[in-house]
Amino acid sequence: MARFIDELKRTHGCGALRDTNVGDEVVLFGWVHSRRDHGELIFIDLRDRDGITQVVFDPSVDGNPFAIGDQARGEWVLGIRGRVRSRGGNVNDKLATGRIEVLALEATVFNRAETPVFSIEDDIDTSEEKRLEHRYLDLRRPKLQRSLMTRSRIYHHTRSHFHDHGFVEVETPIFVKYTPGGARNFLVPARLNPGSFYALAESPQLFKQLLMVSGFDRYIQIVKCFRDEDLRGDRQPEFTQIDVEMSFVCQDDIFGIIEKLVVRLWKELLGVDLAERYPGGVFPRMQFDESMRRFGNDKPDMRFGLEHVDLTELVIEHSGGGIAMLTPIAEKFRSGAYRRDLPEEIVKAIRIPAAQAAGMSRTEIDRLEAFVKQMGAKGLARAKVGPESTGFEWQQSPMGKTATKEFVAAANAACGAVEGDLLLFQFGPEAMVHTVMANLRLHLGKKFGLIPQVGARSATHETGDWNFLWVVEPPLFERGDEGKGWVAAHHPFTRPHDQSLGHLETDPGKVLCYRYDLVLNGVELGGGSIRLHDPDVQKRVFEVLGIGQEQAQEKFGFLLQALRSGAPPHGGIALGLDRLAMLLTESESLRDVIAFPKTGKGADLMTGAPAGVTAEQLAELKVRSLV
RNA sequence: GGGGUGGUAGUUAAGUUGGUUAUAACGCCGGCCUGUCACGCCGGAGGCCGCGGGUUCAAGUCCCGUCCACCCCGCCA
Repeated sequence: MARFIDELKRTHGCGALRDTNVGDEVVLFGWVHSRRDHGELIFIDLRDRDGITQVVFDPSVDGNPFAIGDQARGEWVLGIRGRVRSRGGNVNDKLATGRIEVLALEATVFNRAETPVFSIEDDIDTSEEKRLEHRYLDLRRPKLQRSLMTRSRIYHHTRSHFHDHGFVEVETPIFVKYTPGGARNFLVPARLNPGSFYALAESPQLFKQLLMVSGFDRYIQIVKCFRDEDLRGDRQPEFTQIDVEMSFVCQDDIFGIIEKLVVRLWKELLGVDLAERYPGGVFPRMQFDESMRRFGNDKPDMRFGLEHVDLTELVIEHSGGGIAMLTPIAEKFRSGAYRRDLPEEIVKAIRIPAAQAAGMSRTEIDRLEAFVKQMGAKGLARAKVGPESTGFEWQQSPMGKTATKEFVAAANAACGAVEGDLLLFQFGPEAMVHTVMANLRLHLGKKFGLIPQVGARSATHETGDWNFLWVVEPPLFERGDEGKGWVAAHHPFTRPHDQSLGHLETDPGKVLCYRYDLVLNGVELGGGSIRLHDPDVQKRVFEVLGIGQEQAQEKFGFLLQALRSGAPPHGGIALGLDRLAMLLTESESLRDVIAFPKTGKGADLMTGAPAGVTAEQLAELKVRSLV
């Protein structure tokens, strides 16, 4: 073995050799991907992160390497010295190296391998559980290797981009003081201070603002963040953000630097010129309000239609349109119990065009109803639009029996409905209707094949299916639990719009702010805000939130003091690097772009974390377990 | 916290109204094979049917509980 490695150095990766190398003597190191034994001739596909090369073992050339080829099994680690030769007519078009092969002249076994629990190939159909238990094997798969290498290039281009633009990279603490509000923190007992705890930072938010106060002007950090919340396919308890903050900037300045980063990443990693679709590399913007109205959420996937139609005004106008379930809602608006500019309950519809509606059975629509009930819907009202001769009446619909002709006509017009179309309705509390209808729209989009599937990359690039959008100007405040009081929709240091300042005391729900989210194909890539650096306005915001001077001091004292010590106007943004990597590699899950991810319960199936600790360890920390 | 789907050889799956020896493919082991590349041919081994309880003459199958994974709501930027 010493001869390999010490004397025989690797000359090529397993994906490197071509026609032009024929005749060269090479040294390859790699894993046995597959082995084909013809008795007096053995082929081994040798694999490393670079690719696959066919190695031939021929006893008539040399019996020693042949003996190794004969013993070798899947995933053994081999070293090969050999000569590149042409395959002649036996070309394999599936391999980049398929025109050549390496005739083994000398070979060594670095390591034998137990039979792997699953085969190391792309598109293997192995449960995620097994893959996570044997992650080191899973990570040998070419797709995951490519994804992690792409991720590495994201780090590189991101750092390079920001350094080119004069940003300073600063590390901020991971162990921080717990601050209430926002995401739940992980806690770490402080042994040197019994009874006290650190929190793991959910983001470097406060520190990056302090860095602006210190005069660093332009800050960048690629940073791990920690949130102890329930997980999803696109959420991990520890995740990575590209964290940015800038001084003396407005919203457009932030957008500009991020757009340039994104354009660069797409160019460098995918060879896609986003400027072709977005002239000047400027992404479109949409008001938060419009996004909610048309799509029901703040991260619209605009690659397909099926937009929402808000029928609330029509329902009010027609006093419920003769439909029993809608009449009480209309009445509440009429009586003034509900506000029309900030409605408590709304009525929305989605129109399914006749072409798709024709293929939907009663059972299928019932399944849709079950789907929306999972999300808090009481049911799923529906109506099939009849022929023109009937005045496009609503058929196969309980509502159709009592609805007034005028209301049906007006609703059809609003939806653009014609004969054969299917209308699906949802009404009730605004948040529920939005959630239900947003998810229903996505569900239908997938069902009807309107959303390009992952993996159809080459096709979608040409048709421009990288759909970027800035969602801007959301409200600063949301109603608190059970509609009582107001809470900050983002965080309380977001700057309100100047035009909104007048509403601050009188009508907080109407205050908009300089907050923004970058959305790509229905995925929230990141978000940020222009911060509030004016102590007077800050005080008024706290008052709306019911936070008194003392309380503010207690919670955010050091930041408030810093903001009074010469704070420049500033703002920033954080992009989810994992999600970015997921989209750039067209992976289906965040877990596929994180080397060692955790399950939905936050477990690492390979190491067994989290795990219990001894009573002694707890005692040293002065912590007692209740379990 | 709530809802859904799933758990059967190493892996992926099938398994009928509950019935005798639990199937298949791939992988693995042995043998044969000089142009394969999803190599081929012959033979073989391999199972706490997630775990615990119950019903029954009899449970992979029915019932209850529980654990794990994935998806969705709540939660979370």
